[in-house]
Amino acid sequence: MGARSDRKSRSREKILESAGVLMREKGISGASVANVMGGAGMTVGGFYAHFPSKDELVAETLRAALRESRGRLSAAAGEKRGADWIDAVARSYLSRAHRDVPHAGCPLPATMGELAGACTGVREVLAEELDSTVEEMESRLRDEGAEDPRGEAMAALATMVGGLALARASRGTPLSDEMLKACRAHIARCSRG
Amino acid sequence: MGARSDRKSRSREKILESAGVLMREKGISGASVANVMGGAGMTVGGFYAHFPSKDELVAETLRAALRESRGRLSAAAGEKRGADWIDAVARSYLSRAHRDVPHAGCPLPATMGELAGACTGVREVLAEELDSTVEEMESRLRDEGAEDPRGEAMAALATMVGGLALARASRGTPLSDEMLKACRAHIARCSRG
DNA sequence: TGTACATCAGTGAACGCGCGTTCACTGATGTAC
DNA sequence: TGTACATCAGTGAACGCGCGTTCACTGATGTAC
Repeated sequence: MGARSDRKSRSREKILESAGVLMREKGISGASVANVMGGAGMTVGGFYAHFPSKDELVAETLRAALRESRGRLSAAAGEKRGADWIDAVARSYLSRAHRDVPHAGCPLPATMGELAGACTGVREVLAEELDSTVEEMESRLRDEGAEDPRGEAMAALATMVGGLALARASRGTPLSDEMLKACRAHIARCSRG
Repeated sequence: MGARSDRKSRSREKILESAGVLMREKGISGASVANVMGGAGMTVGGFYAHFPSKDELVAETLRAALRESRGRLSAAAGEKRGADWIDAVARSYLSRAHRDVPHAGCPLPATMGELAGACTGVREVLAEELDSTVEEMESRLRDEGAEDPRGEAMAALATMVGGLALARASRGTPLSDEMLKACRAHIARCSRG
């Protein structure tokens, strides 16, 4: 440890950050090692001093991105709970900003399809982080006499992820805005009993 | 037109069928021209006698698959309408069978992420067919005094597509079955006012 | 009916390209004396 | 403090591979006389 390893760990951070941006924008296959390294201001060859394989990079990037995204569940909605909280989360997640600027948002809409066929390590990360996110949501929904807060947390997550992915796929047509709005309204309506 | 063009159009059908299977199983990039042709019992070179490009194949395959999937919305639920109908659709769409055997199901969960970055022709097909599907669902939900049948149709679609994609991505963990069940229950609950 | 030629669906090898990965090398930083 | 050597982060060219696409060719089917 010294200036040398400081520099190295800063490089590693930049690689992870670049991979995070590209994976959220273009999915796993869109985040090629060469593009990721280019985004971090370096050339391909240096990659393997930081990660043993692309799969490891994908796993670590996915973990970080899902944790950031989970962090935003609290940040966006402050101290709210129950229906107020899920309304605020849905408004933020299903916003035009999140649809149009994927690189700072949730990694799921862009990667979901590829994740079903990803390697074991990546799928384990997904399962773990998804589980934590569901638990976080569940605990925010629990104390309001909701019948099945865990189930409602999962359904809200599915609606948000599916709705945003469909809105992105149909961007440029009237359906896109309509999809965002309909999912927001649905979550608001259903969260009030 | 005789035996020659009969044979050719039969080949074309086989190519579309093979592409349909591969796209539903592995997405757009998983359905390479060589694999598609192999699945149709032919070799790569013959492809361009049937389609001008892979993009055209993807567009046509997506259109066919989305229409088949829309057809199943009626088939699975018979003459039901309103809440009964959407319950039956959700039970079928969010089933373990649909999760585990993608090749005969809806193309959206596997392709959604890639569609956001697909070429114009493909995205136009998606928008058109998605619109028709929403209209079909809307008309089944309309006559029961529902407040916003179109919005609820869109939200149900987002929940089903998102829920199935997440269930596939987490397959092999307890979360996967739980996700299917939670989304089914959510749709059933919300469709009853 | 039989022969000669035209058509064309499908083959298989090749193209240029981007992928993940490897490796000999460079040059700046750190250590020993 | 100064010099000689070791370490190591990052470079850039190369690898084998699969991709979408092209093309000269084959052999079976259809047409003309």
